[in-house]
Amino acid sequence: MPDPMDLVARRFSRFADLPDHDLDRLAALVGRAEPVEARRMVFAEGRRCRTMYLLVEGWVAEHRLLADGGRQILRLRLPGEMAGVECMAYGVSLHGVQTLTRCRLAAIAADEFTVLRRDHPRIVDALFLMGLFERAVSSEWAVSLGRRPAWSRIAHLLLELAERCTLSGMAAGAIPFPLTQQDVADCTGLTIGYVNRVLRDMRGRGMVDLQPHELVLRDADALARHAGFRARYLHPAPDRPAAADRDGADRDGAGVTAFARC
Amino acid sequence: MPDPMDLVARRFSRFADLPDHDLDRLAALVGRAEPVEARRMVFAEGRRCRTMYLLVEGWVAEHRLLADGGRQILRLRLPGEMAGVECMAYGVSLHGVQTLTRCRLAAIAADEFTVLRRDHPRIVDALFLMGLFERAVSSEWAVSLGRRPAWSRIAHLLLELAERCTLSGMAAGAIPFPLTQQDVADCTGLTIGYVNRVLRDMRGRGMVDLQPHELVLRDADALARHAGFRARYLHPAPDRPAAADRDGADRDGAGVTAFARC
DNA sequence: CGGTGGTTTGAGCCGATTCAAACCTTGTGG
DNA sequence: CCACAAGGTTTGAATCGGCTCAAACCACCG
Repeated sequence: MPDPMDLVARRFSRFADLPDHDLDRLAALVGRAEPVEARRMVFAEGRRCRTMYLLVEGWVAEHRLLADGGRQILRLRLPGEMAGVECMAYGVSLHGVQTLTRCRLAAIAADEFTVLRRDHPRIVDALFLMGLFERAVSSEWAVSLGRRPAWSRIAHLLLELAERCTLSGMAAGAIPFPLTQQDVADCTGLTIGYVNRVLRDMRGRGMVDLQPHELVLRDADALARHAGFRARYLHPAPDRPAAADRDGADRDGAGVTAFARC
Repeated sequence: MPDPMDLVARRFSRFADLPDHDLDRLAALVGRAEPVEARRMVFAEGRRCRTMYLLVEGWVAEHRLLADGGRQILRLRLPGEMAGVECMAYGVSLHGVQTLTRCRLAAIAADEFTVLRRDHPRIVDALFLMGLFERAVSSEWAVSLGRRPAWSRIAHLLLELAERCTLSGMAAGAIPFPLTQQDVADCTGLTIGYVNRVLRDMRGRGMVDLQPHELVLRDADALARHAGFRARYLHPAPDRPAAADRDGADRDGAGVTAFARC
């Protein structure tokens, strides 16, 4: 179980090279994080609010509740990610934020964010790129919700979470998995009954083994193949100063010239 | 038909107060935008790329293509919005970008963006908040895709587009509507046949009238009521210096204290 | 005029839902 | 250490919303 500060620093560093000055600031945030029990609302949707949260430890879900009792989970956040950022643009929470496990969260008020912007531009750069990463993940979820059959939706969710856990060093063979089947249903736009059937099928084929609080992918390749999963969207490659990954002949297509029909 | 630069300036100004210095920079971008025909790919997904685009005029769609021939439109962009920003974090386009109408697009290479970041921080602030706005819209789409019946999905799409057009001054009673029914299906995760049926039903109830290139909402209220549409997510309220919209007694809930069970 | 791209319609079907009940597990208090 | 509650999982049978596929229709355009 890695140190929380390591997780946070590692995650931010995937998006920008942070000088010690910025890392210290992050460490200060991590230091003041407060614990929250599992399965609590951090805030409900529609709440007036100018605060966002840095998730230091644990998992949280951002979701919307519908009039008919339905629920759609919009995204899952792992340590090192921000939750409730939308408040900065709306002054209201557009969705609820709930903990899935026991967590530690550092609150960042709007005023403090303003100061952060001025004193720690590299952190803000990282936040900007993290925003793009999130958008890519949300897009992938939208593709699942709109165009993939139940089996693929669930496979994609499991593979994505496994990969994200692995990237942040939280996985050791088995992956921690605090979602209930109801949560999986609310992520994938399915019903709990059908989720159960699909999971049984995956288990029957020896591809996954989903215990109450942990997930084992017994044959991730087969799972990915059957579901058409490509992990590219989980691997941002920000333009680092020392990157130099362009191979000369590779024209970029900047500027607007001849475009293909359709 | 408003001036393109007005549209762009108006849109950016909804997110940040830009000094003339920044507005001039935007005007320079607008000035060099190049025209693209309708129904062309600006770039395909999987393309190596470090360029993003400012949409100056027209509509574009960002979408994903699936192996089975399916297609999911991830978002629609109207004048003043950016397209293909993800490239900045991935060096690859994760989705395709296609024009729906004749457009004008200004290409912004990664290097130029770096300079922009340094010389025009307010523009970058606006971009950050615009990113949050987009995320809110994407979240709303996810709710539709995951949890709303066909009728509501389509109603939400129409109402959202009408509102966005109105906000940017592009609507005059009727709303320009360059989407085909196939496009609507690809936005909502439905099939063209079913979209047609739902549209017929809406027309039959006297709620909407969808002509080839224009949309009239004859009874937007009834439509919104039936679909449970709330436009809040389309109205960001950034924390302007002169805002002062907090009414004293309104505590913010910053800090982590007692949280509701469940 | 013929072509092309978009719209409309029908009949049959299937993936996923609904609802209810039984079944497990885990934690709690007696 | 047992018994009970509570929350999560599993299963079945009936149903339905939305899909498939194919064909006709229509409007615009060169």
